[in-house]
Amino acid sequence: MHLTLRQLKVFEAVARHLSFRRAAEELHLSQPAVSMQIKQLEANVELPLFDHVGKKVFLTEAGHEMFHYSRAIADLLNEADEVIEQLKGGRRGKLTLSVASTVNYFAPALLSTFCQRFPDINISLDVTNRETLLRQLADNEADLVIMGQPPAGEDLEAGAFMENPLVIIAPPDHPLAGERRVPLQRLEDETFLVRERGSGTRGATERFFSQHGITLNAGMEASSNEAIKQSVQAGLGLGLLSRDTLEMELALNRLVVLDVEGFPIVRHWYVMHRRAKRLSPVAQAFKRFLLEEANTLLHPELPAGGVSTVAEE
Amino acid sequence: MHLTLRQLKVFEAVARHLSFRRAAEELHLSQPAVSMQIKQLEANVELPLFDHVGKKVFLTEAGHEMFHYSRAIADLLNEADEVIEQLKGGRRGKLTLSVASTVNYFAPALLSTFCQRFPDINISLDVTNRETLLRQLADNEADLVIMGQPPAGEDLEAGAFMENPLVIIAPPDHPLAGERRVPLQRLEDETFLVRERGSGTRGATERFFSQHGITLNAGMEASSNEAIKQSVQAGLGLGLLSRDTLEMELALNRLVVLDVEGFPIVRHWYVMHRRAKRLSPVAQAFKRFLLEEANTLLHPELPAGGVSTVAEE
DNA sequence: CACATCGATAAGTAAAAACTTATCGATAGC
DNA sequence: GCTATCGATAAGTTTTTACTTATCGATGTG
Repeated sequence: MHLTLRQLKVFEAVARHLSFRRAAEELHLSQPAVSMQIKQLEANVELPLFDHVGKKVFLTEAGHEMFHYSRAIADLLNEADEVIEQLKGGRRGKLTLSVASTVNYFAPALLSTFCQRFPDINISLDVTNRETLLRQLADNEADLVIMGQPPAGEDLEAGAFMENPLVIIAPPDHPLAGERRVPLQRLEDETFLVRERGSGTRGATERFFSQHGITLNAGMEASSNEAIKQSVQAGLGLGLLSRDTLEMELALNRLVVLDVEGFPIVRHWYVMHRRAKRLSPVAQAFKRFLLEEANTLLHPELPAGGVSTVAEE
Repeated sequence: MHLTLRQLKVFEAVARHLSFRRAAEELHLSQPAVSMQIKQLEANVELPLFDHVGKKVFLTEAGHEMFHYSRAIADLLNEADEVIEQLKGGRRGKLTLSVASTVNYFAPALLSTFCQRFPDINISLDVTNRETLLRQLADNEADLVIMGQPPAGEDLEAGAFMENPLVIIAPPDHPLAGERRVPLQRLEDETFLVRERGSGTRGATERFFSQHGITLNAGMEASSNEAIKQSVQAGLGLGLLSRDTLEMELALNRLVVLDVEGFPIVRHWYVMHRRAKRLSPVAQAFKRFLLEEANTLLHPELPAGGVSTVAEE
């Protein structure tokens, strides 16, 4: 049969009023228009839905059944509409987020604020390495990812939303710990504990030193920020890390940041997605949130506003 | 928004296959037709429902929600269809039946058979007097009524479905009890216990006697068949009742039927409804059942088939 | 790189849907 | 009995729907 929602809607009005004319009024239609819809519906159902006694209108049993179902369907449609409306407004929905491991040091604070603002949003956070992040973007497994330097040659859109200062750390009793404006050359005498090759931090470090003609004396490679911090604390050498990973250690004075010329190296954190992807309202809201507010939220000492550069690939 | 069931149906197919082309195949449509329906649906929802990664298709979150609702609506429609189909087949439904009080002597046997045949049918049986029966028909409170002689001058359709023989009853020890072919005149010597004025039985009785020039000697009026039977048993006079009310008394030999010339007076039981009323399939089935089978069911000794006359007003 | 396949898009068409106004027949109330 | 009102019906119109075929651009595969 060829039911239409229009037929059901008109029928519902007639059944509610038990009057064709009043249904027509309610729907801003002429009375024959109502008669027609009902006629078509009855033709589809192949049963009369109304019984006419004098000028009174009754629902037949089939009419009662149809009334029940047209109500139920109308309810479902309303419910769907509400849900869609919420999704549209970004007040509800699911956000699938993947972040580089370093990001996990500050991501929870951001997510916490965002979740408070949109309580009905469900966030799935995946912390993984750069390679996996890119695959997840390609396979549509993540709506957004957050990482450092965006890769070139991909169809990605990347927005820098927060500074990512690389600093040199040392144990508090290190000879350079108290010095101001340490010349860059002094670092050639030190041993450095660095992240593994392929890490964003490692790449930036090497680029910086070679630009300034300094030879890096790499003592040990570690694949996690935690390992580096532990080793620096243990006196195995200096470290070069994103300051965002160091909050607690600095507060507890277990590590100190050296005041070296040219430091901190200011890089940025980027929120990224496939350019072709149609971001959900939630994802859009979160992206906007990062670009507009993340910096001031996490670095309240800085002047308000976003960072100065937005890179797009 | 202006959703259509067609959009939902096409969407459901695409969402199920995660492929426009295969959905088009399933629906026997061209692929652009599918693209269009989806496009319209997305325009209504104002959110993308599918995400395209390479040549793979994913549901967005809004798409997942819509999928859920389109499924739910399809389920409801199927359910409605089933119910309607059952109503149509008369396998299910409600039958509102009102019968004259005399009918109640045999109605239960008929209903029992009918209910066995259509187990999902819900029957509401009202036993009441003639006047109320006619009002119920007029007010659409009853689908069908069963009574004796149908009234004239009303827009009613009446079908005779079973003989309704009026017989004269007496206590077993009455002088006429054993006699064969008692002449009608003999009845003038007897006292009769009759139903109240306005009763169908009473009317038929009076018409019969006046036609044959016999004066009825009415001894007592009673408003129920039971009262008449009791009084006849008690020896207060003869009775004139529908034989259908006497089954048990005859079987127990508490009453006997006199073999009087011209008796039994053969009247009929009628099933009736407003001519304008569109009978539900159940009501149609029951009406057919009465017309075709009631007589043979209740009077198995008679030759099969309906009664000879069908009166219509 | 060539090729097959996917979905989007354009253009055109036949069908139907959705209304309208005008009118009719029936009914209930005065 | 007259009249107002109900719903059905007829006729006609405008809009929209629901397709089609043809073509394009993008994508993964041999």
